[in-house]
Amino acid sequence: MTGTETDSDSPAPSHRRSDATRATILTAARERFAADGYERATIRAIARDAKIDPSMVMRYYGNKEGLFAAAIDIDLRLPVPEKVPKEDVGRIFVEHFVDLWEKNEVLTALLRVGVTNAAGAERMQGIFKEQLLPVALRVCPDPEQSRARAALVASQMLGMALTRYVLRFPPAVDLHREEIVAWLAPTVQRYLTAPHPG
Amino acid sequence: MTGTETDSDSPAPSHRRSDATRATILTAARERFAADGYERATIRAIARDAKIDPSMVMRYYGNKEGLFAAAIDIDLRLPVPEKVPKEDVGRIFVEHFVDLWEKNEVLTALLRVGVTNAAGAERMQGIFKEQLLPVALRVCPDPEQSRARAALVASQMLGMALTRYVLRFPPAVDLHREEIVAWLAPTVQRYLTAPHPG
DNA sequence: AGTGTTGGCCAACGAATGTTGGCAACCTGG
DNA sequence: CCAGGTTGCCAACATTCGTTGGCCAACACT
Repeated sequence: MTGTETDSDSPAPSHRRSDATRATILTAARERFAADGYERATIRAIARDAKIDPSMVMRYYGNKEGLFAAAIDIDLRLPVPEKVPKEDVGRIFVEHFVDLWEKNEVLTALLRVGVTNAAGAERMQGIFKEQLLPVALRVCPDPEQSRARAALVASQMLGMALTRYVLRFPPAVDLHREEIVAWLAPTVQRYLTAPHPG
Repeated sequence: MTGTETDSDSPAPSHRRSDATRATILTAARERFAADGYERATIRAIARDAKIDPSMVMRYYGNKEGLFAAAIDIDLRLPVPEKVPKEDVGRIFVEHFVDLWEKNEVLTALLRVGVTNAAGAERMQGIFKEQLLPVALRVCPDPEQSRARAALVASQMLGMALTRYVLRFPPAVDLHREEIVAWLAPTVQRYLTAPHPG
């Protein structure tokens, strides 16, 4: 139904003249999704940012959902737990996540969209299940608890991202990187490795 | 500009025939905002739920923002910190918040709207500043740090609400009330009362 | 009874959105 | 040089949205 099926992932790079346009669209889309969420990030606004016609977005990405899927492609690149000292895993994780959030707006875009769009929420569930959960399974003392422990870690990391980058609570925005790490690292460390409380 | 100015907050209750309709609209609005967020919660859908005409919503609440303001009126009723033992403040807070989230959907609505709507985000900042911050100021050992400590508490509580009630990560949904309290209470306790780390 | 007020619905407007098809300009390979 | 595909824009579509104004019935008060 989408019509022209482009060989977007052919082994040879196959430079097209439109590759630059495609990339520009994706960048603009990421910024808009991060700033406005799914509904308010209109194709027309994204096209305006990319200085092209809205119909180009449709031709290259099929529809709005396809554009979102192409724009939000996330690899958390979580550290390998076996290679870090067990008592530092909390700090390393928090540092890694803070760097991820600060570096680019893809995660902010995903968070904003995940809250209002079902597809976005499913994407977040997928990232959680396929990237955070396996790592937690290798860190936690009891595999049975790793699902809950990973959820706790996600709640704290996403909560900080929410208050700091989306809701922009002033005290959360004012926190320095080192403060966030100093406060959150023990929390994550406990969620991952401490014995079950109560 | 809104025209008919109703005496909505007159000292006498002044029962109007339309009070039931007004309440029905607010209930439907809360449900829709909680389920769909600001943009996708259309006035038409809310009116359909309330079994009245969309124009009634406009007449009673002026416009969509007015409806939102009327629907999301939140008093966290946080416990008075002087009345609870200092070592239990974390547990009491977590229990209180979990009960709040479970009891009604107003907080879910506010969270969903706060992420995509500027007015919603400002409302959340206001609730944080006027309800959580003053309490933190009375609990924290050092008043200078109370802003940061309150932000940390908010990040953990909102993060759990986000993963559990909005994104619905399965492991977060499966957590029992007692588990949440057991895991989060020490975190909140530390954020509020422990000495500054690092 | 009669008069003004309130509660409610219907129909419509203007704007914005995702999406589509057609058409001109450009490049590319023979 | 020229045919075929690619890139891009323009104009339009159907739909949906928030919002408005008019109309009618039910009520309240004197």
